[in-house]
This record gives sequence, C-alpha cells and structure tokens, in this order.
Amino acid sequence: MRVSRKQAEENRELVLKTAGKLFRERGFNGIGVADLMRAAGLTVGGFYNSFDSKDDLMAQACQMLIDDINNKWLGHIADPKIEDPYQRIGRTYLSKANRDNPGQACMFNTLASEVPRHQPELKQIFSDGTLTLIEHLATMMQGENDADRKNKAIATFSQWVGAQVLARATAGSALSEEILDVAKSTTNIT
Amino acid sequence: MRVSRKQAEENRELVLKTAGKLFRERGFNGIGVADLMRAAGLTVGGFYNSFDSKDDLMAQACQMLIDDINNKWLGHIADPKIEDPYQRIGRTYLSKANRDNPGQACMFNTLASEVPRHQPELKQIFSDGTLTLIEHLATMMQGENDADRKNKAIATFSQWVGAQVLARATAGSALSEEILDVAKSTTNIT
DNA sequence: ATTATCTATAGATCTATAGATAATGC
DNA sequence: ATTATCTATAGATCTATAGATAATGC
Repeated sequence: MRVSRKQAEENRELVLKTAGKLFRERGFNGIGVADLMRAAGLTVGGFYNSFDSKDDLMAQACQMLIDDINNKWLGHIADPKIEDPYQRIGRTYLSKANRDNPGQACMFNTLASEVPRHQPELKQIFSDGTLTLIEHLATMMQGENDADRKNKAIATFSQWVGAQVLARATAGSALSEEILDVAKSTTNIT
Repeated sequence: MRVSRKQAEENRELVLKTAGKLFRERGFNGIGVADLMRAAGLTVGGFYNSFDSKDDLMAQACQMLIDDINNKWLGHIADPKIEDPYQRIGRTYLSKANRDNPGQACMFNTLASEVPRHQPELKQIFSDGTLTLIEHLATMMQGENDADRKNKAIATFSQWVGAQVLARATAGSALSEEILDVAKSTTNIT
C-alpha cells in the first residue's frame, strides 16, 4: 500500500491538478474530498497526508492555477516564435473553446466570485495573483508611461473576465458570441 | 398554525427576498433550505408548500433579482428628477458600497459564474435577463445606430461585471479601488 | 521501523417528506 | 373541512479521523 516518496509527491501533484480542473468545473463547493480523490484514482484516506484541510487544498490549487497562467503568459512573451503575444493571449482568452471548457480556462472566470466568501489566505492569493497578472499584461500594452499601461491592463483584464462570465451565463444564445466579439474589438484583439 | 392566504403569500415573498440576499452573499450552495427558512423567521417544513424544490427557488429568486434591476433602471430612465440616468446607474454599480455589500448589489457579479453548472431553466432566465438588461443599457448609450449602441452596452456591462468581480476578489488591496476607478473612466462614469 | 494509502466510520451537514397541529375559510 | 406551518426524521451527502495494511527506506 505504501508508495515511494517520489510517487507520493506525484500523487499530491495529481490531486492538485485534478482539484484545479474540478473546482473550475463545479466550484469550490461542487466537489467533495472523496469524489476528488476518486477522480485522481486514489481514496479519501490519503488526502490528509498531503493537505491540512479542504481549505488548504483550495489555496494550493488556486496558487497553482495562477502560477500556470503567469508562466504561460511569460512563456508567450519570451517566445521568439510568437510575434504578438498580446494577440495570442487575448484570442485564446476570449475563444469559444475557453467559454465551453471552464475546466481548462482562466480560474478568474469561474472562481473569483467565490473568493470573498472564503478564508483570508485564499483572498491574499487572489489579490497577489491579480496584481501579478495585470503587471504582466501591462508590459504588453501600448501607452505613454507605466501608469497608463497599467490602467489599460486593468481595463482589458476586467473586460475579458466580465465577457467570459457573461458569455458562459448566456451560452446557447446569439448574445453569447456577440459578447465575446465585442470584448475582442474593445480590447483590440483581431 | 395555519395563516391566511394573504399572509401565506407574503411569507412566500419574504422567503424569496431572503433567498435573493443570501444567495448573493453565500452562493447557491452556501445556504441551505432550513437556514434560509430560519432567516425568514419560518421553519423548513413550510418551504415545499411554496416551492417545488431548491432549484425552483433558485430560478424564482434569480428571476426576481433580474426584474428588480430592470425595474430600477427603467424607473431611473423614466424619472424626470434624474438628469443623467446612465451616470446615476454606473456610479452606483461601480461604487465601493456595492463592492462591499454583495447581498444588495447586482446578482450577475456573484451568481452568473455559477449558472452554467445548474438546470437549464436557470440558464434561460440568465440568458433572457442579460439580453433585457443590455437592451435597456443600449437606450442610454450614444451611438450612430441601434447596433452600435447595443455593442457599446455589451462592452459597458462586461466591463462593469468584470470590474466588480475583480474588485471584490482583491478587496483590501489598493488594486481593488484602482479597478473600480479604471472601469468608471473606461465607461465614461464621472 | 516507518509511513503512504486503504477501508470504515463518526458526526455534521443537506434536501425532502411524514404526520401533527391549529387557524382559516366555506 | 381544508390547509399553512410546525416538529421530527429519513436518507444522502460532506469533512475529517481511526486503525489496518503492506510497501519503502534505513
């Protein structure tokens, strides 16, 4: 029954990844610890070896999801093969594929509105994460100075988040695609 | 124990109003039927006389909350004492008071991201409600034609929703107020 | 010997229903 | 007689823990 330390660490990471997907798909309250462990191919008893509590898992999963976005964006910015990282990021962010697959898309669209109801640690992770994302976005914006670029990044990110939230809430109607299209044109995504 | 039909109808409406507040404060899964009835000064047994199920309550509460926004906006538009209804609406929407009191603010900020996970009836209510809100907002926008005004309304509403979601997720940090301020200036609210 | 994971379960929820109660409305 | 609401509870969750098991790592 016992597995190697390496395997145990891999299991912990698998649980984190599974949680990241299922929290985005079903919300923090929409997936229980036992079902989550089963989805990762494990059983509930092992959970508390890796995590102090479900709250601890939520915090770790959110930190991981924010790091994933940051690393993806930084990778795009650094990649010489990607000519215009801002276009690439915005096109993906506002795609119908992202709208229809919340489990793979930006966590802010699905989980940000639940954050204020949870523990301070989680709020801190979201606060810090939002700031970092906006700073990265700001480096890709055109503007006269840093403050101007930051403001543009804030406007752009708010628009993106709001558009995906509303596009999902109206999915199936013509309005849903209009919302994504308008967000693209407002934020200069072609 | 039995009350008059008038009183029973008033009780039903009180439960709806209480649900509207608590769903916005805690999410659909954050408040149970028994606690909700207690908050309304009643007990759980009476709930199923007024509602078929918790899903039914969610649908009715969301419809009521959307109607409330619509009626408030239409009232502002029709009120001769309000010089610029768009300014009035936007200033309230993006206020810190709204950020800090989700139980009294626009349901889209708190509940829209949960909608895709629930029953089709709820999705339909949100779809229809979003379209109606955008149409009302469009009448207050400046633009060359109907399509132009509708696009501006879509951009504005997405921006408002995204800004409040992010402002709440970052509440307590300086960024939170910056997000609200940027949304105001982007959507021409002074 | 240590420990990662397993099965089983305690105790606290949650939705929904059953049957009793007492006031309304014919 | 009817019925809106009450108390009590069934049955299904959910988080977390206890103790057993069997493989790792000294």
